[in-house]
Amino acid sequence: MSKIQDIKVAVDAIVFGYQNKQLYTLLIQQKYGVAKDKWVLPGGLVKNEESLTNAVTRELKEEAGITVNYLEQLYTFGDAIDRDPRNRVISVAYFALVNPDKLVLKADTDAKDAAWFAINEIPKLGFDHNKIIEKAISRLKAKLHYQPIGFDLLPKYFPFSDIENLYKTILNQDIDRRNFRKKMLSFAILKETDQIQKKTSGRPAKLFQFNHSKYKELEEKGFHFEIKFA
Amino acid sequence: MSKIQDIKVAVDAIVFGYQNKQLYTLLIQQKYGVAKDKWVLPGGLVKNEESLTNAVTRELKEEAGITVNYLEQLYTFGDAIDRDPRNRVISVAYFALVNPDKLVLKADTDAKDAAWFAINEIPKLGFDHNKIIEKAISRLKAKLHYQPIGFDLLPKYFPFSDIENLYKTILNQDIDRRNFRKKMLSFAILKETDQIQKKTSGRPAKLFQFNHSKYKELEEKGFHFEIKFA
DNA sequence: TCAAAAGTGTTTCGCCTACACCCATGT
DNA sequence: ACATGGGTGTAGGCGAAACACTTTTGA
Repeated sequence: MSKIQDIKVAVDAIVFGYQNKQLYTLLIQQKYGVAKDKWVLPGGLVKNEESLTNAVTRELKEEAGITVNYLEQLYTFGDAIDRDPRNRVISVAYFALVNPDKLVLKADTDAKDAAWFAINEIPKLGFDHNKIIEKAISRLKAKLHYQPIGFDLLPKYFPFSDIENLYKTILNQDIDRRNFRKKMLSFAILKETDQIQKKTSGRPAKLFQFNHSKYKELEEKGFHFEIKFA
Repeated sequence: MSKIQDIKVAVDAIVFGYQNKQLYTLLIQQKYGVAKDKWVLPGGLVKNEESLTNAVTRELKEEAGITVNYLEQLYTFGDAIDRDPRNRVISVAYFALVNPDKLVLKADTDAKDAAWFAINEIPKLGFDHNKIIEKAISRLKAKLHYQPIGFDLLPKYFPFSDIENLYKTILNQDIDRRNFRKKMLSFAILKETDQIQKKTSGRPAKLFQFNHSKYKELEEKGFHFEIKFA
């Protein structure tokens, strides 16, 4: 005789941020429960009358006071029956990006329980969350090649070197500066502004802006963004 | 005061089969419930102590007596709260492939409630299942380009023209025969057998076999399957 | 001998790659 | 004047694209 279904549905979010040649992800310190004092991904149970997407955005708001720039479903974790030692819980994981002005390192914020961790300094997390982050990172790396998603990690106006460094950092490989710039600009999805960023040293840089509507337009015409390296 | 969570978790499977230059998908005729007499994807509620993957394979066995060749998670549908008019149900959809000997058209089988539908003759299904199939088809099309997944839709031994026609059919575009063959064989993931298939007309063809272990091996060395067309 | 599908090479073209020097600014 | 990062062009190689005739069999 099979018992009535008793499975909980949760959502979790992997939020990436980029700043100063570093990739970060947002973690929350558990205050109660089995994983007390452990760091975990932001997330929680879905409410009865709430869509999955709404559940994620709500949790991000509640737990970290943050609104994201890009959100997509990553994967649903539900094969390990004992992911959560209390109940059977399946978790629908989401993948999100924010730009740097939302990324405020812990020292600078009031939130005692939310913090940004550099991607190579992530501690051992509660549940199977380290595995989820692994998957999110591969997704991010893969997507950089075939979707202009890197711009969602940058501020509205940015010097060209920012996007170049972002690719270098996240993919962890060298890139030929000239070829990269040539290729990226050839897509015509960046708008050159007449603004200039003065740095503390070196030649000032023109600022660029990602042209969303142009990208949408090209996409409808069958254009596929794709960028590769030697 | 929020009520305790009451959301059901289901799995659904989109199973593709290929035969005679046609792509098929497996559907089930509902016998009870709100979608009575409507065709739907095979699937059902997950049991308490059962992994998601096991739930899918179990349902496929029970409802269609079939074992698949390839299975991967597709997407979790849970944004439309009223997908199912009775309860809040979220469905984890899986994407599966079978080879032609598992594909037995309805006329030839006893199963009165399971049938293969040609992909362009799919009726209006229950729930949001037409949308799920849409997503599965785009996934299939995309994957053909960067994963040697087409072979899971073919029998163990096949003439080269089979894989060529499969690509033509599913992607719905013309392919240069010579270039396609050259490219595909250059990967060295096909083993030429000494068998020959006699057709009713035309020159007999050598049979090939997909070399799984060779592919695995190459993959580990950093090889990426990729095939594109003009 | 005809119909039907299998099998096979070469040339052209465009894109990716490799590569190094000058420019504009602050100190 | 020097240090720092920004900005730029070209030649060569390689893989993708275009393209049509011959072969083997059954009828």
